[in-house]
Amino acid sequence: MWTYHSIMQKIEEHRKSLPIASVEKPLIEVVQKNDIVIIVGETGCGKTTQLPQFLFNAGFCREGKMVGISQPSCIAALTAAKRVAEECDVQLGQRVGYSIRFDDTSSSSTRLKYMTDCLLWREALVDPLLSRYSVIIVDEAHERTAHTDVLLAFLKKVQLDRSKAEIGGVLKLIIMSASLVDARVFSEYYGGANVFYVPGRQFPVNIFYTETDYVDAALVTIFQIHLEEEQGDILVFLTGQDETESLERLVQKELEHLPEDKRNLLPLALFSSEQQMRVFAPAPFGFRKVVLSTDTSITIPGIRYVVDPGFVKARTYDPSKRMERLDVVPASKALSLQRSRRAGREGPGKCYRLYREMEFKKLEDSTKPEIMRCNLSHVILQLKALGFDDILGFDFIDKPSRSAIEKALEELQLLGALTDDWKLEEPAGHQMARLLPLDPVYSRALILANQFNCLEEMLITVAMLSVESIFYDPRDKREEEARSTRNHFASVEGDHLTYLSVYRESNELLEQIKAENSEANVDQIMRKWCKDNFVNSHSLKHARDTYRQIRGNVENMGFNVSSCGNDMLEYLRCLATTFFLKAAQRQMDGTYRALESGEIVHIHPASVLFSSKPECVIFNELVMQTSNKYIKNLTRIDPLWLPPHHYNSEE
DNA sequence: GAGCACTGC
Repeated sequence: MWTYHSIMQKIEEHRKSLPIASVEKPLIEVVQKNDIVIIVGETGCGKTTQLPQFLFNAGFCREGKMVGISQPSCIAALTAAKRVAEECDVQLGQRVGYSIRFDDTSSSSTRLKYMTDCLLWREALVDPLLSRYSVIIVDEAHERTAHTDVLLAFLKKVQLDRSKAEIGGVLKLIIMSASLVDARVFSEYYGGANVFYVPGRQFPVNIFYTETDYVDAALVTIFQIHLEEEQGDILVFLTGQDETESLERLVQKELEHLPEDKRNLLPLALFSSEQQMRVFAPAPFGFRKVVLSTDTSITIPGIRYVVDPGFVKARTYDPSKRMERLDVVPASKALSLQRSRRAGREGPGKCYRLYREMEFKKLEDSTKPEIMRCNLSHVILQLKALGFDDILGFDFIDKPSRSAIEKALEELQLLGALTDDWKLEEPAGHQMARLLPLDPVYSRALILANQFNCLEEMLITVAMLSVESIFYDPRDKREEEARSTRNHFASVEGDHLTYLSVYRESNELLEQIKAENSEANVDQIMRKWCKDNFVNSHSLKHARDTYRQIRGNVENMGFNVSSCGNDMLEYLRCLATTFFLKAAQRQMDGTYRALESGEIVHIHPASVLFSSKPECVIFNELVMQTSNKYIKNLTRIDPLWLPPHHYNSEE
């Protein structure tokens, strides 16, 4: 029988068995003696859940001080906090809590606080000395998200400021990384900081190299494993939804050629967060699962074989054209290693790399830090708001190119966040920085909407644009039906007004049924409405949450949320004034020319304006993935609404 | 007449 006592005993045994348990004492000593410590430890060594408890026990939370642990994702913060609360035998939100967007369980008695790196960054805007913390742990720093990178630079300054200001005592800084290479980079960045190694716990994984075209090779390898190797599930890493789905079909087709008793192989295409449940469930008795997946943070149980074609889809940003693109590129050594290790979580495993060993040696050591390949305007606005004025001289770990920085500064200036000499514009610059979850251009939209008296409409628009795929992908069989339903919402003016009416119609229904139904019923009715209207209910809910959050933000800033009622002209002019950098004009041949970059673009077929081809539009997204470049989320405008001075060089 | 990986405020 499971008694309370036996459960706690089990937990204690588990804690003691973790590799990090054997180094508690020297680890705490290093932290006591040094203000900055870099910890290298592989996944599974226990650093995320144990170190904060060690620090608590060593007295780092005395006098109401906290230990803050930043994670790169919500799910990581949430699961770690839950686990630690369990181990400490406290209620979540008491001594141990987490804080993520839309969900904050921390309280005044929280001492160990898990959070996303974005939220820690956000906290810094309110309390630049992070005075409530005695220790900040930056976990998974090797992922090098843009937020981690600027956070690491910011924390360096906080440490200095705190010692100068003599406020809050010393801030201890612990950077945790699963990669040795990055640990060295961090150590150097912090002036030769101590590096502490925690032993890992990983079963051996044998690596095999083969050589052929990768989708074919993956298929061959899957069946080779299935027919010749011992039991254990297979994980195949692919680059996108199309690949996972087509390989799923190929596996299924191939299975038909096998004798009846060999057909016990179950292909599962895993794309993004969808269909996760199917993957977590063990395969039916006697079956082997083959999970066809893009890179994901979720841990799939039962995997003993990894098939790695060695490619990944990576985003790059071209500052000169202000354009994002997604390319299939070879994976880095670090990513390949991470993939192969998935085979050794539960026992010895095997990894099949579908290329030659020689090719492996030529791979990049690790993925380029995100900050080197993204639009910097968001990051720079935040840095400006935190008082870092000299962006070109900023102490980046890896410095983005001068032109990328200048392009972002220029964009912020055009959006009215910065003055001509790149100082923060008052009050607009600060206001835009405070609307933190938003891209600066969306913050700008809200500030202008306040002047155009259509803030209510723009809040909805921005919330809807901030979530992905409001409408279900019409790729499925109901395509025709989906299109005609979309027409029910479609506005002749464009996609923005279409989103507005989806939001409003769903909201009206929501208000109406809330009064008469229980919460569970409301959920059910809303899901049915979404299904009937081909709307993604998760996206819509996310849009509603976002709306609530940014509405709170603008109200806190003293804005009065007013609606333009039926006068949509004000709203349309506001769109044109905000998104003038993304305007496109129809040409003689029916294609469009993006006015800022000069790119030749086409209207994406999913837009409601696809067949009407208006003379001039503004757009929010430029997609570059095939031979054509497509603009998405567009609205028809009068070119005269665009700021005349910006485009006066046009004929 | 197309089709984009992951993560986050």
